[in-house]
Amino acid sequence: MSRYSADEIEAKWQEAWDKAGIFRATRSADKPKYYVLEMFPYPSGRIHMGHVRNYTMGDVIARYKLSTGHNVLHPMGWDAFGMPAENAAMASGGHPKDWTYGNIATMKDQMKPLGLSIDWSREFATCDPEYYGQQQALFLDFLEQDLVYRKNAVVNWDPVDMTVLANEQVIDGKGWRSGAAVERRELTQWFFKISDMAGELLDALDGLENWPAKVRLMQENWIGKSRGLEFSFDRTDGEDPITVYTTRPDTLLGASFVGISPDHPIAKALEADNPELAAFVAECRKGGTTEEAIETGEKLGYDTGITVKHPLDPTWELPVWIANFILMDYGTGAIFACPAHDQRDLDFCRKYGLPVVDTFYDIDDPKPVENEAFVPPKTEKVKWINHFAGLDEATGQEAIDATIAYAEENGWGKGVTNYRLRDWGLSRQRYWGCPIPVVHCGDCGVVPEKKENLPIALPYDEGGKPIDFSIPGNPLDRHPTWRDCACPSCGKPATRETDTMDTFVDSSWYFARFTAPRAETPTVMEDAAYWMNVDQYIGGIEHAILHLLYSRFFARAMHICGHLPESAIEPFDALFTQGMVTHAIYQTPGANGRPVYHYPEDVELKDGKVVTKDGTEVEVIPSAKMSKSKNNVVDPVSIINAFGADTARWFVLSDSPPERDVEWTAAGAEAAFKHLSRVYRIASDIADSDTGPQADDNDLLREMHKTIHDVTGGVESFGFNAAIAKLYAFTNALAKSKAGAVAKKQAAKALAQLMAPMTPHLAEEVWSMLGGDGLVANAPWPVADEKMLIDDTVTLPVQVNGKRRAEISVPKDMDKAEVEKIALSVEAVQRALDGATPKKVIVVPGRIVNVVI
RNA sequence: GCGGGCGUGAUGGAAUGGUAGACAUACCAGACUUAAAAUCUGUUGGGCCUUGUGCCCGUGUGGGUUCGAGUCCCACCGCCCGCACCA
Repeated sequence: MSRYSADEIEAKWQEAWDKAGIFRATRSADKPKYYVLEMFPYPSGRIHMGHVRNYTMGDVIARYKLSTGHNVLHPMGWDAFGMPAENAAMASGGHPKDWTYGNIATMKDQMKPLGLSIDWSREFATCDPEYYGQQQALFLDFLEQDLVYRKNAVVNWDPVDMTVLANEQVIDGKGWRSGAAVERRELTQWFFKISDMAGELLDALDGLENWPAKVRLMQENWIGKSRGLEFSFDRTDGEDPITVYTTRPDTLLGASFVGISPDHPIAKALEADNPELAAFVAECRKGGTTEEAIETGEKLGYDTGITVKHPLDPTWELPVWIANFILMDYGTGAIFACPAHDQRDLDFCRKYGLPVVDTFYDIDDPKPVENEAFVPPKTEKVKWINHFAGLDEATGQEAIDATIAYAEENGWGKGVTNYRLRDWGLSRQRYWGCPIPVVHCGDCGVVPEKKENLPIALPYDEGGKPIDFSIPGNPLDRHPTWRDCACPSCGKPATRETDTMDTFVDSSWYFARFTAPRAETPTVMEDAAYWMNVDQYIGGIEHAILHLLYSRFFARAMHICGHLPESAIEPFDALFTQGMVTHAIYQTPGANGRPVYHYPEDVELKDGKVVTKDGTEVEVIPSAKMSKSKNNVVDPVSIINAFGADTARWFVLSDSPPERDVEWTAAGAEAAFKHLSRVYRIASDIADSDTGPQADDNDLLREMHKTIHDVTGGVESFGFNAAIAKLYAFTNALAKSKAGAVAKKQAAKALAQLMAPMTPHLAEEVWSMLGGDGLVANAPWPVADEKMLIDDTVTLPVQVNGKRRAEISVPKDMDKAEVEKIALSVEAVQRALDGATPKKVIVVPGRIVNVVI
């Protein structure tokens, strides 16, 4: 008897699959299509366990669908543009292009041994000019359809390095390299008009039934539809009125002040001749651009000295303040503050000594607001103190509606639907991205490049020398010749746009490109119509909002430009978000108070304690995200070398539900390997022996059919860990079974088939060992015999007042009255009743009996 | 700060509102072995006693709905994800 040798088996079957070409996707009318896609990787340099988990899940689905008679498309590519390539060039020389393609080659070599059922003939990287040239064509089409425009927007500006910083390069308000305090600065940038589609993107969420509810909810909140009132405050100095937007117009009588954004035109106008105010606004512009930084930062205000009249009472004057928490991008950039019913406004008013006016009270506990704003749900009835629309007791929502109606009737305001969703700024002042294909001409202005000039390719050198990435700023901007071009419109000398596109653009249509990856146009209609939509999309929850929302926008925009059929405007039919792979961190206290991190292989278990080689006790932090800096990364390559790909695949599927994080443990990986070795051993024993005691055939086959049923259900519902638990149980049953050789062979073949999506190499080996026909990858998925799933008798727990007191065994379809009689006759039940008469007996057929006394 | 999620034995986890802890790890005990490894078998949520088809407690904490709650509702605590230039 031979031993399980993953090395030999895996190489052998990968070659067999290649030779048979079974993973190559081709259009055909005779089978239903199935498109399964995992979010493509960023080529960081090495694959990690998260990749293994993500792609194994997709592979399980792909292989399962292949064996249920589908024409499967399962492609792979590389999300290859982005900052790390430039950072690497900055840190250690070299070129982003070389670094990226080198990483892709390495990672592909690392992925291949996993035995994924990928159609590699469709592979591409987003930094291939063939890909980003088509992306430039899309941009030009979007421009023509008025889906892109230019406007000013703020960026993080490092005043020392004189460069734009990404949010992650701003640490505590300071530039990551220079350490200088970051400022917010305006630049003219390109925007996709995603906000025009806000309502549509919101409404269409309802149709995404196979998306996790939490993702739909997150998108809904992100789009942030609100109904509010837009109206103006007249200025007492007679200047133009200040228009505000509010979602709580019902609290207008609780107004304390009018607040404007530091970027509001009024603030900008005042800056010119008020140095103190200018200094305040400059202070407001310090720090990063993230919403988090703005929301958590100290709330600052400045009294402009301007006053306005309350729209309901011309004698009531309100001061106008500049406040740093008011965003110019949302609403009109101006608000009125009602401190009694908004905690942020209240804190602000207490800080600056502004009045607090109550407008409604809790019905049961009417009392004025002190230091805690009264903010009940809008659906809760409250007691109005004095409402201009004549309300006494009403919910917030009723009051809002009444107020809008009142304002519209009286002509001083109008109901407005607003969205929190902002337009998508796509300009990046960086080298390693897709160049934006427009030209700036002194005479013609901004001119789109001609499609025949695409791709506008990135330059590799500058003036014959390698580009120097150690200088801060955009190399395209300072390149000696790359900018120079002829105006596509008038032919005069002009300059290219030097901004490149946000990498989210690259990932917003790659799924469509996979349907025709070598085409001379972004997509080919017949291919897109055949393969789209993605039937199952799999990726991390961290992409719940931006990537997925941008992709939904892009699919719509591509449809408008004729690059996708209307049926593909929601590109992902089903979405699954998987958890991370985590690993314990082993740390000991270091000399400077900072922890010292130890590699898993450098610690050992001794007398129930984890210690380093020299015996120091180690603190174990479980379930931490794998991170190179914490030394808790497990390299899939070493796992594959030690145990084989099937073990790695089996483990990442087995130990946790797929949507949750899974903790990598060495013990778990070893256990997976042991189990696969056991399956191999059991199967080869069965293959070798064709005689043996004959009994219990039916028990084993019954078990087999139950396992087929449960595993099929598990695979279809992403219950991989539960499916694997059933496979463990079935393996145990098979090992102990006294059934005859024929039945055992049948059961072992079923086991091979059921394991095939998860451990495809071992499954092929077992299948062929047992004389299976052809490749197990091609074999039709087994179908459970319904008749074998039903037991004739069922065991019912009997509860007394919800506590389990006994168990009865009854025929599965015995009627309720009979079950009740038997349950009550059980001695343990009688003892629990202790003479009491049952008030009620609940019999749930096939489930439970509950006697209530 | 705002939005979303998660929390069950020593550990990973299972459980259409219906027997909490399936399956696995770890530990312990046994078989095989000169020994070890490998393999096989068995035990294991906590407590109590009268050792039973026994009783009590038990799914982050505190309340609630229900004949019945890990599951549904409310509040709190802790951790994780996202916050528009990380991918």
